[in-house]
Amino acid sequence: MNELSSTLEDYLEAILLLQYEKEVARVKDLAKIMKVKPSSVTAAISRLVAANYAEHEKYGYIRLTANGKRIAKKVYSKHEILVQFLNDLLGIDENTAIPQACNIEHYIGKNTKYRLIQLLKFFKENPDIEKLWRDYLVKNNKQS
Amino acid sequence: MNELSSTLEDYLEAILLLQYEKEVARVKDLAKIMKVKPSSVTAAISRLVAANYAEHEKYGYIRLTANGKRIAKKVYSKHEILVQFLNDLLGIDENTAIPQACNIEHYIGKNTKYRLIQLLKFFKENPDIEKLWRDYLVKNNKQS
DNA sequence: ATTATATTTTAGATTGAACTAACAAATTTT
DNA sequence: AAAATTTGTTAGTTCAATCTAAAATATAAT
Repeated sequence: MNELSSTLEDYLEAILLLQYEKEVARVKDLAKIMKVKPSSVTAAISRLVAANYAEHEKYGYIRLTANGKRIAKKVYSKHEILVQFLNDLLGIDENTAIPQACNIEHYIGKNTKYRLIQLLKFFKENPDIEKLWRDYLVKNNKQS
Repeated sequence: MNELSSTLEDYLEAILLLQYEKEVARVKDLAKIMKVKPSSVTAAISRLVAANYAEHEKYGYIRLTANGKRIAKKVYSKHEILVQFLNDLLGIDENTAIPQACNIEHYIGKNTKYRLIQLLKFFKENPDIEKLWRDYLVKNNKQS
């Protein structure tokens, strides 16, 4: 049904976030978020439109289709749990964790995501264990 | 210094493994491992040679340079710890874990790798906790 | 309502990574 | 050693994803 490149998944995600903020996305905003030139956005969006993940009125707004939104949410939820995992559990600082999550999010399966959630919950529900882990991490900490 | 595409990193890794097995890699073997046509291998290798990661005698053997080997080992070590993490700790079956690791390995940082190792060690050194975690995982298991 | 500015699109170029088809070299078989 | 087979390379194509420069449209300012 799909097989969307990770680049296009990133665009979907960015549109989703813009849609949350301001109901609608524009080429300019996407260019900024994606760190590409506006002409690259136009090209990418037209691919999304062709595959029915987005709608685009010329010179105007960009919106996700239901299908696009569904995918965007999936990817974004992976993003979020990866950031939590890297940041909260492994203690990787956000500036490092976020870009890594942005890449990895395209490659973990549903089950992996689910089990990462379990792992986070496991520590949350066992604060004593979490403390042990945190101390363990600090004790052997070589920074990098 | 570098900035190697994840595709080229995959080639380096494949060459490394072949080199371990049989001292030397060939186009045919790489094509098989990478699941591409031989002509694609030739093209990829020539990029690696141009960037000084590999050596290639025409119609003959392919070897990594010291530099290539260094990178290949780095990537492969990430691969290994990711498989361990996914498989041993999250309980994702190997057939699922390996392809995911193959993708993710290109995107985790040194520090993330290090902390994943710590996490695995933490569980190994605390078998009681590991058991708790394993039970927790089983208890809430919905397969997928 | 003109003019100026900002935004978007189009056209054309480049690069990485794959493909097919045709050719060349190496190896194996007879 | 000649023929057949396997392996590797070259040439040319395709596609995604970027870019620059130029043209088109929208929006804002005077």
